[in-house]
Amino acid sequence: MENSEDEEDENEWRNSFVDSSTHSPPAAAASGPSISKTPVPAHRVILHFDLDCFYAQVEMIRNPALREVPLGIQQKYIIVTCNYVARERGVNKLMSVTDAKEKCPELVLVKGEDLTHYREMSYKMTELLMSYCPLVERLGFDENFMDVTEMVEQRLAQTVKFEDFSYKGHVYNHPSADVKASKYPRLALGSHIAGELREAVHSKLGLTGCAGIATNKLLAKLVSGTFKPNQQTTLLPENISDIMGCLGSVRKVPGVGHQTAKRLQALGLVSVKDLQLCPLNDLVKEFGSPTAQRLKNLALGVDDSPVTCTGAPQSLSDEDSFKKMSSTKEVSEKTQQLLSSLVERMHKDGRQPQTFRLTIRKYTTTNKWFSRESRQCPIPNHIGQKICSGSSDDAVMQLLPLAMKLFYRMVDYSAPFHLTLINVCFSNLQTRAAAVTGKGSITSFFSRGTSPKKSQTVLSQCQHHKSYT
DNA sequence: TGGGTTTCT
DNA sequence: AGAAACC
Repeated sequence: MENSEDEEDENEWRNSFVDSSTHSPPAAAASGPSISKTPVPAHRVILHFDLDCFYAQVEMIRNPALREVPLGIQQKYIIVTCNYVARERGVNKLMSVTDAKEKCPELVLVKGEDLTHYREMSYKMTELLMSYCPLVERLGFDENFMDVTEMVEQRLAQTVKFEDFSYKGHVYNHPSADVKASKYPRLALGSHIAGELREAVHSKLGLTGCAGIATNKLLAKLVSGTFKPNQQTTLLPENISDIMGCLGSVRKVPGVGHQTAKRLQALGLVSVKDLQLCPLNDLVKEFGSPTAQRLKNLALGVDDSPVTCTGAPQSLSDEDSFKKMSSTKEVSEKTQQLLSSLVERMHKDGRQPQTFRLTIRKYTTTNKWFSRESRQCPIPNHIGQKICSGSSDDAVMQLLPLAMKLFYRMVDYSAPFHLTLINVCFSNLQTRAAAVTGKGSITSFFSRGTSPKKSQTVLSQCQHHKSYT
């Protein structure tokens, strides 16, 4: 179809290697000694997946009748997410329940404070992606990054017809018709991989979502939301400045949060353009050299941070918030309740926690919904073992006094107090000795709960698959 | 304004 | 241990 572009394809293909000498296709470029380095792609192919209104999707799978009604997922007094039927009627994420009901009186609410089902589906998603390519990094429960550079290179090496390249889905800032496909064969292949993965996620898990395909994590994430429900978008290098410019406020840049945005504003920097044009030295004075450089790079769409395999979680926690808690009895009961579910989860995980942490939020008129305080302590081995071996009630009864001691280190219980949140957390999770080298097998955190298999599954070591530098 | 989770300081 | 970031 596009024979005239063949030459360009090959040039691009060859130029994308630092050293192409190991590759057989058309006469390798001159490289003196036959060093057999692994080819280092000039640029990576990074995917970002973002599930559509994730909690609502999970609830609609659990109860298909909810698909046809406006659905909101409620945590305490807010709608944390809602389905698209609800969105058409003006309901939005993080809207208060009263506002949402006002906008849409027929809104059906499902409580979403218990994250169990969401967490399970979330890990199924990650594991499914990992079964195609192990380099997957989670961001929250509903987003995943994936480095598919290696997959792309393999496909590219097998590709003979360069004229076959096309993009799957949208291409950022390229109106449907002018798909000048194969200038970037890697990104084109990445878009097809993204399409296949989205299809797999849909057919195997019943979930829909968006994908972004780009040359780094920042850009993949930014581009993935371009076309919103259930679509995908590829960003070509020549459109990087477009997408960064469109952002406007620095706050929209992933990595620039509330506090950083305020500090930038104090320097007179509000838009991404402002930040791009700001002399590096000005930023260094405010943030120090590493952060300054990072901020400037982000504004330019430059991000060399690797996709790091997330593996099994580094901590497990359970929390609850409330209007007021002011007696030690209530604290003890709530803590016990939280511990029960946490210990249960920890047991299913199979690893043994070495550290316990209690976090509280005190009510204060200033600083109302910020500032948490925490204290932590080591978990005596015999308690840790009870958690693992399944003596859950025992474990809880022994952890409770530990928790209360931590509580007393933060709260003067002889004076009145007013808490609005309690959180219990296990960290420093220790894999039990048995080094199961289940070759390449993607092991489920959850299958363990239902099968009597007591061996530890090691998902933490994806470091075999070294990323490119 | 929830219930998580990770990383940096 | 807290701040800040992400969802």
